[in-house]
Amino acid sequence: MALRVYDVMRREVVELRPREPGRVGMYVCGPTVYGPVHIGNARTLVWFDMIRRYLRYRGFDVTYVMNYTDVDDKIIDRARIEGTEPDVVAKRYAAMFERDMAALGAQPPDILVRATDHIPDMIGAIRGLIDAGLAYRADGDVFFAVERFPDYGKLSRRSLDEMRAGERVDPHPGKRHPLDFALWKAAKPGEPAWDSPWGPGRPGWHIECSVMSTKYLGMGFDIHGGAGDLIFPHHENEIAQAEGLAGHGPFVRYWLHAGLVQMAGEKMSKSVGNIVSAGDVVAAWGGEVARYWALSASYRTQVVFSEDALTDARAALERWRTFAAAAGRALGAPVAPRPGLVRPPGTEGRGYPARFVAAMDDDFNSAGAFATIHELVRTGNRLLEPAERGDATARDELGSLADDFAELTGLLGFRLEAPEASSGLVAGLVELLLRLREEARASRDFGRADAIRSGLGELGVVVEDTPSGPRWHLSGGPED
RNA sequence: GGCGGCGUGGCCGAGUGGUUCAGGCAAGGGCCUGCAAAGCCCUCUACUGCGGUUCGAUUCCGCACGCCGCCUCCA
Repeated sequence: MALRVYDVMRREVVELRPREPGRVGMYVCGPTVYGPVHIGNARTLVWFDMIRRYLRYRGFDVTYVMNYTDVDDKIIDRARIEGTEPDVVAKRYAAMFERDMAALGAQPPDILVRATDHIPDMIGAIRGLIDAGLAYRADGDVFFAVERFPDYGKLSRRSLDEMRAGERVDPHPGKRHPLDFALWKAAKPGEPAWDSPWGPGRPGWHIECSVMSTKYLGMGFDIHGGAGDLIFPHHENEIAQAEGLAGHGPFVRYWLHAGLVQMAGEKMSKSVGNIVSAGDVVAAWGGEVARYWALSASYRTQVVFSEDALTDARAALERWRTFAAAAGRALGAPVAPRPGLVRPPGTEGRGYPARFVAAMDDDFNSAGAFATIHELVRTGNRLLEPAERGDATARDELGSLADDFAELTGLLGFRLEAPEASSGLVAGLVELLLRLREEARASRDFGRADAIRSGLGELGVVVEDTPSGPRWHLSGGPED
């Protein structure tokens, strides 16, 4: 069974057939580093991290390129507000982004590219577009002439005429067509600027992605990703630039777009004032809960961000954690997610991993994949008791399930670590209290025993009584 | 107005032309437990509406209604 993806250009699910068998080049539009990334942005990038991991798991040699837009009007504005330089702003928020993404379990891209490191490449591309008659100068600006690129609109499926009908006010004075977009922007005084044949200035937003993606992956690379709101105009413009410059297509073989995050049924936007930063979510819920939330629905669906959704995610994740701990005890060896596995070809036929793969092969159907793990966990939980009792068959089956569990949860990028006691002192005090509680229980002083248990509970220590004595652990994540 | 997506049981969210079932959360009952917790078992008669195709549609087609996104910087 082949891996199938929904290609936005074709608007259908198609088999992924890379340009070069076994190798996948993917480029994903990263953040503009002018402020903390919000949870929607983070969800998209967590998802592409997941897609990259899954492609690796399926044996593809993946090269994952992501960019930072580190020169941009918003960065300049931000620097002005803070009374500092744009590059200081860009570096600070890039570092914050990397911290947030690490907390969310996203691995760094293989190649991280910054717009400011590629100005000469962009200037070269712009010059080429002018030479090809696809761009023109207007004072110190350079614009792409959309009317000169016949395929303009093919990704977003709209024609220039249609767009003209819905056109809004305020066309830029130098533009020949309202939808012409800037390749190069003349610098105003005090703005960061690079020398160019058209005078000092900076590149437009769209050109960086065309130039950097093809520089590192070549024309006609496999997967280009981003969130759905980039389809128009950003990705449309990337196509126009890259294919216009090359004189042929395709720029990209498969276009993948993530659904946008909604806040309580409405769009998350600055104007509505309902932006939630990824850092805040990580701080409040923990990165792993946020990752579960992000990945538990298909990347293409619009998801609603809410407390309830995060609460559900935390509960589900807790179930996995509990199983990992219990299976580890029953087997006498830790059960922990194992990242970085590659599933050899021909092993798709059996068991839970097979069902997992079948789901993920269908355009990364993570909901189906997660359901498979939940079913594995239930099966495993049923085996716990007989395995602990010494039933060899149950033990073997449980061991096999635990292996699968470790493989799949590792693939998903989870760690499932129980929170550790902050010190040996804490652990010692808890143990001491539990011994006192056992004495109380032995003398049937349940009032005292329950008081100790509930008191510990309020401090975040969960106590469970088992046939083999009490067991304790710290409660899940933040906000517990 | 143009383009696109979606409407599944209390909530979230997969999936399928027909005989058993997604999964999670929540709720109720049971087992276990001194009581809990965790876990397990059971229950909670789902597919927006109306037509059409079909032996049979939640699943295909049409229409209607509703919701959402993009069309301007936007992840």
